[in-house]
Amino acid sequence: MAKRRTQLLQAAVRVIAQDGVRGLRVEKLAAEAGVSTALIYYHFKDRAGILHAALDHINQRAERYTSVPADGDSLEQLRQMLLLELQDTDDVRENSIAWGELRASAVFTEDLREALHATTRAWNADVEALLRQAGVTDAALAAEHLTALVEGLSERWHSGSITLERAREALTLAVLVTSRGAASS
Amino acid sequence: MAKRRTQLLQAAVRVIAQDGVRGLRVEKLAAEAGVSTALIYYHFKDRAGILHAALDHINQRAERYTSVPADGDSLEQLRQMLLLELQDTDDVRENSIAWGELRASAVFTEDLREALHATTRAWNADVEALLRQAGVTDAALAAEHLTALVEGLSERWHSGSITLERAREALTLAVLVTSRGAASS
DNA sequence: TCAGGTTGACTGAAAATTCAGTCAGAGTTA
DNA sequence: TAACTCTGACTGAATTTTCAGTCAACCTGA
Repeated sequence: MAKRRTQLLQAAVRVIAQDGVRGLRVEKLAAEAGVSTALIYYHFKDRAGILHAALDHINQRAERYTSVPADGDSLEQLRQMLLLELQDTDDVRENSIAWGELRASAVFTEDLREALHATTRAWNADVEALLRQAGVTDAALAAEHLTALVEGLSERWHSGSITLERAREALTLAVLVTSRGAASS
Repeated sequence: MAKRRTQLLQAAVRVIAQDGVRGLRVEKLAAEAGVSTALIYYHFKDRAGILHAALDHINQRAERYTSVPADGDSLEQLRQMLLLELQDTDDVRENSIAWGELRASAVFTEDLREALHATTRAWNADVEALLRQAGVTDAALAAEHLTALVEGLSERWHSGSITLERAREALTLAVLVTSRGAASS
């Protein structure tokens, strides 16, 4: 059984994925975790403290999805790795929405940025490595392109401006085209 | 002197760019516009009405700098059109942040989606037309790719994960590579 | 004088935060 | 080992704060 604090953070991520950062209500979080509101304040200083801890937690969780079995074709590996972010399972959707919220919150909250930036950089580095392995020139820029695209497509998916299938197609095409175009420069 | 309603909408965009859609407080909007809160309700039905009107206003403003003089090279035209979204001027920054907020809010708020979709669709269509003109096959998908990328890069810019210059480079490369790659399919 | 604009003061509801305790278990000591 | 006390985890019920939204009265120009 996870420590209570961890349970609360997990519940917080669930609530954030459902109502957003601004929509997080302490009472709802308490209900989600099956505890009293007062307990929340026993474990966290205040609502802002919950949010901060929860966003850190999201940031940490985000790193997990990145791993894909290495095989010969590094482009195919890259494609699969990125497509993992565009799946309609509870886990991925929850995480992806929460990540979008983290990104959006960082626009207004200075003190979230550093952690976010670190995670983003790590993700970029992973993608860059695969691109370089595939012989793409300017792999760093192409990596930034692809990861930013995943974020953009995810947000559109969650806001209903694009279907999941179409987002996946767009991403697939992007991987193809990015590597092909950049390799021939 | 602009009409009061317009002043209020401009103030709303400023506040949204500073605190986000979900952080918009009627009282703060009133202060920003230098009027009483009661006046807000004279001009708008309720908070949702303000938001809705502000969205329309943002959409209109966006169209102003979406248009670029047509010249022979449709790809160059496309590049310039998209780069207009990545500029560090008050107008563009405000608008871009507000747009990101609307996108993020629409994840949780059903009733913002329709207008958002319409604008997104129109934008996609513009980009698609230029791509088709440049001989790109599957222009629709490529358009979705590029516009989603602009949104992703913008959000990263505003959250400080990428510099404006780098975002512009990534976008330029993307336009180049997308057209080249897709045209040769 | 009257209609469109405007305001200060207010309300009610929703949320955050605090408070005064309960309870179970872990030491401690005689 | 029985009686004790101490503490961390936890709760129900206030209390306080924050907001959207209302209203009656006041301006001001036509």
